[in-house]
Amino acid sequence: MIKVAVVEDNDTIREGLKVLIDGTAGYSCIASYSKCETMLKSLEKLNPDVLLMDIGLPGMNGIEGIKQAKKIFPDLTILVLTVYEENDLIFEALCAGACGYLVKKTPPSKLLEAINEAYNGGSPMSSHIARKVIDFFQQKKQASSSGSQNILTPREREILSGLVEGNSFKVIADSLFISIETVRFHFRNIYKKLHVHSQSEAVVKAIKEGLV
Amino acid sequence: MIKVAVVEDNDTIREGLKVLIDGTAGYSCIASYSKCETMLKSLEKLNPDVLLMDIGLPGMNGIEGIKQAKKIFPDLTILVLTVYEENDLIFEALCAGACGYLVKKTPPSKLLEAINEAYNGGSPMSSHIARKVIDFFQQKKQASSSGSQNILTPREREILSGLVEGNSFKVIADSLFISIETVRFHFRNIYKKLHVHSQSEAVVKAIKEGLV
DNA sequence: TTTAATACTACCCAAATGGGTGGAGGGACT
DNA sequence: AGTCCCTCCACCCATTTGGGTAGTATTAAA
Repeated sequence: MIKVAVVEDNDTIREGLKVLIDGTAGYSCIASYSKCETMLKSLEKLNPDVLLMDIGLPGMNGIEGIKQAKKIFPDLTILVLTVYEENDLIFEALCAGACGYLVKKTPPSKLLEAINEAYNGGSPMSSHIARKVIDFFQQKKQASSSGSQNILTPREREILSGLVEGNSFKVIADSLFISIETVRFHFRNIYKKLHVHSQSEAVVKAIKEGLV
Repeated sequence: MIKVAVVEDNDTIREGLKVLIDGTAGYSCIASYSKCETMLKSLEKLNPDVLLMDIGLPGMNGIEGIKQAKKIFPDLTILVLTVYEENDLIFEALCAGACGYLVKKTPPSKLLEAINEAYNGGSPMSSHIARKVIDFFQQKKQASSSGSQNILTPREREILSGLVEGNSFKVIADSLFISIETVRFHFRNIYKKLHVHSQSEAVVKAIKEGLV
C-alpha cells in the first residue's frame, strides 16, 4: 500500500486526485492540502511514501515547499504535478528535490503508474520533460564547440587549465617547465581574449563556457 | 513513416530489431549495421530519422560513434539501446548527443513507442535511468547541504558569491557597503575553512561544491 | 621568402592579494 | 553576567598579480 499525500490548491482537482488514489487498490491518499504550509506542519506525523505536489500555489511557493519538505524528510519521494512546462521551473523543482515531474494532462492511469514508479526508485516524467533535462546536459558541449573555445590557442588553454586546477602562476610555470613571466604573458593574452581582468573572472568564464 | 537505422553487433538482435521495425506500420528500418564505422560512412546518403545504437560494440566505441554521427548530422535523433545501466555510460552517451537511453529488456511495444516519442521531440528512457539523471542534478545540492555549505557563515557565502561573479575585493566591498579590509578579513576565514590559498582555488571550490 | 601567428623570456611599476595581529560591537545561548 | 559567534574595521608586510614594453625563436601560412 503506497501512502500518498497531495498538495493542490484547486479544490476540484484535489478531491479528484484523492478519489482516484483511494479508489485504486494498492494506493491510499492519507492526506490532502491546499497549501504547503499546512502540509509541512503535519508531514512528520503522517510520513507519506510519496508526496504529490502542485507548484503553482498561493502562499508559499511550491519550489520552496519542496525544499522545506526535503529538509524534514530528505528521503521523501516528491512528484511535481503541474501545468507548467517552462524549463526554469522544471530545473528548479528537480534541483529542489523533486524526483519526477508530471504535467496535469497526464491521464489517471499514467498518474498512478508514475506514483508507483517513483515509489520504486524511478523518476517518472513525460518524454518531453525528459528531453528538456537531456538538453540541459548537452548545452555544455554545444557552448564549448561553438563559442569561445577556438579563440584560445592550445597553449593558452593549457595555461588556463592550470589556473582552474587551483594553481598559482608560479606552480603553473613549474609544471609546464616555463618561466613565470611566460605564464604571465599568456594570461595577459587570455584575459584580453576572454574580456576579463582577473583570475577569478577567468576561472568562472573557463568553467561556464566549458573551456576546460 | 519513421526511417530508422540500427547499429548492433549481435546478429540475432539486429535482425530481430529489423523485423520488428519493418513489420510495424509507420516504421521502416532503412539500414542496419554491426559497426559504427560502416554506419558513419553511409549516414549521409541515408538520412534516417532515428538512429538506434548499441554502445557495447567491437571496434569504435559507441559513445565515439554518437559523437561522430552528431558531427555529420547535428540534429539527428539518436537512441541508445544497451544492456548497461552504469551511470558513467549513461551520462557519456547523453553528453555525446544521445537523446534517449533504453535498456535491452525493454519490451518491443515500448521500444516502438520510444522511437516514436524520440521522433516527436521526446526523450524516452526508463524511469530508473531518469532517476539517475535527476540524481545527477541533485548531487550539487546534496554535496552542499551535507558538506562545506554549512561551515561558511551567510556573510561569508555572500562575500564568496561576489568573487564568483567576477568581482574584485574592492567591488565586493563597495557592493556590500563594507570596508575592503573587512572583505579581506572574510576571505582569510573563507580560505581557512575551504583549505585554499587563492582566489582561483576558492572560485573553483565554490562552484564545484555548489556553495553559490 | 616574407609574413603572421605562436611560444617564449625579461624588466618595470602599481595595484591587488594573502597572511598575521589586534580590537570593537551586537546578538544568542548558558 | 559571562561566553561564544558573527560581523566589522585597521595597520603591517611579503608576495602575487595585472598591465605595459621589448625582444628572440619556431612554425605555418601567404
